[in-house]
Amino acid sequence: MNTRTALLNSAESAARQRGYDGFSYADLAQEVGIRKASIHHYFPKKADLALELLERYAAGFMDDLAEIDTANSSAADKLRAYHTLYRDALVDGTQLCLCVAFSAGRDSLPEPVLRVLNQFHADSITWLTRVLSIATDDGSVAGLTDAEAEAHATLALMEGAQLVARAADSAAPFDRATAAFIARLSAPSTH
Amino acid sequence: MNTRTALLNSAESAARQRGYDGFSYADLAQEVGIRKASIHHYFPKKADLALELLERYAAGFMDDLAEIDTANSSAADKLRAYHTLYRDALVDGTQLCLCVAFSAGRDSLPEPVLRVLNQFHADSITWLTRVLSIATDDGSVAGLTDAEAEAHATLALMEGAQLVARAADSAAPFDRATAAFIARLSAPSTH
DNA sequence: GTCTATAATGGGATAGAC
DNA sequence: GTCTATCCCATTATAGAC
Repeated sequence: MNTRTALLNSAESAARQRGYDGFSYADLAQEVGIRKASIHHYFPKKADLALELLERYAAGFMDDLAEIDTANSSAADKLRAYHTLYRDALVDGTQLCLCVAFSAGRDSLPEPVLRVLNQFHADSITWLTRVLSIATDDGSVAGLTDAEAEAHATLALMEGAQLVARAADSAAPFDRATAAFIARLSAPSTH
Repeated sequence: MNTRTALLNSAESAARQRGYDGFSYADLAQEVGIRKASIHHYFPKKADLALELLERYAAGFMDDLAEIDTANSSAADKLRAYHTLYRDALVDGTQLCLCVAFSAGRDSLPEPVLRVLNQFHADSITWLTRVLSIATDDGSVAGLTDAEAEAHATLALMEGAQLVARAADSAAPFDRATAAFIARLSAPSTH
C-alpha cells in the first residue's frame, strides 16, 4: 500500500476513535512508520488531511448506499442494510462513523470540512426520504406516515445510537436503541 | 457569584460547545477574570474539574426529570417536557447536552467521569422506561408496544438529533428529527 | 485566594540535507 | 520522498511570593 493511503487509513481509525482534536501527526507517524515531518509532504496542513479524509469517507458511504440500492429490492431490506452499515461502523463500540466523530467537535473543523459534513447529512436525508417514500407506498414499514420526517428521525437515531454505544465502549446500546426501528420493518424478502 | 461557581459555569458552556479536549484553563481564566494558575486552587487537575462539572450537570438533569414528573400528570406531557429539555439545551445549535459533548471524546475522559456519564445514561433509561410503561397502559403514545426498547430509542434519538443540529450550527435539524416522535404523543392535557 | 514565574510536554509546521 | 533539526505556540501543572 502506498504511504498516502496508509496515512489516510491510520488517520481514519484514529479520528473515528478520538475525534479531530484527538489525533496528531505523531500518532500517524508511529503507526505508518515514518517521521511526522514526512507527513507534511502529503498533507501540508492537518486541515488538508481532514478534508481528504472526510471526502473519501463520504464518497465510500454513498457508494455503499448505491450498492444497497442494487442489492436489495424491497424498502425494508434497504433499511435493514442501512442499519447494518452503522452497526458495522461501530466495530465493538470503539469506533464511530467519521461524521459522528467530527460533529461533536465541529468548532475545531476547518470550514471546507464542515461543508462536506453537512453535504453528507443532506445526501443521507435524500436517500432515506426516497427509500421511506417507497415504504410509505408498499407498507413495508409499520406506522409510517411522513417519509421525510422519518428520514430525519432515522439519521438522528443511527447517529445517537452510535454515540451512546461509544460512551459505553460496547455495541450493545446500539442494538437496544435500534431494535424498535428494526421491528417495524416487514420480513426480509427470500429470493 | 463565587469564583468556584463562575469557573464551573464557564467550563460548562465551553465544554458543551467544544468538548473536553476543546477547552483550556486559559479560556476559563479569561472569561472569569483571574489567572489560569489560580484555577488550580479550586480544581488541582482538569480531571477534578471535569468530574465536578458532569456530576453537577447530571444532578441538575435528574432534578429536572423529577420536576417534570410532578408538573405533568400524563405520560405524553412528560415526554413533551423531556423533549423540551433537550431542545432548550441546544440553544441555537451552539451547545450540546454535556453528556453528548463528552461521549464523542470518551477516550480523553478520566475514568471517574466516564462512570458518571454511563450512570446518566442508565438513569435516563430508567426514567424513560417508567414513563413509557405508563404510556403503554394509557395509550397516549401511538404505536407503542415495547416500553424499554422505546426508551433506548428515545434517548438515542434526542442525542442524535442534537448532534446533527450541532453539525449544522442550527436548531432546525433537531426539530425535523424529533417531529415524528412528537406527532406520536396524544394531545396535551388542558387543566 | 490570587499572583508571577517557570517547568515539562506535546502540538502543528518549516528549512534544508540526503 | 524521507530524514534531522528546529521553531513557535498552547497546554497542564507546580513552586513560592504576597
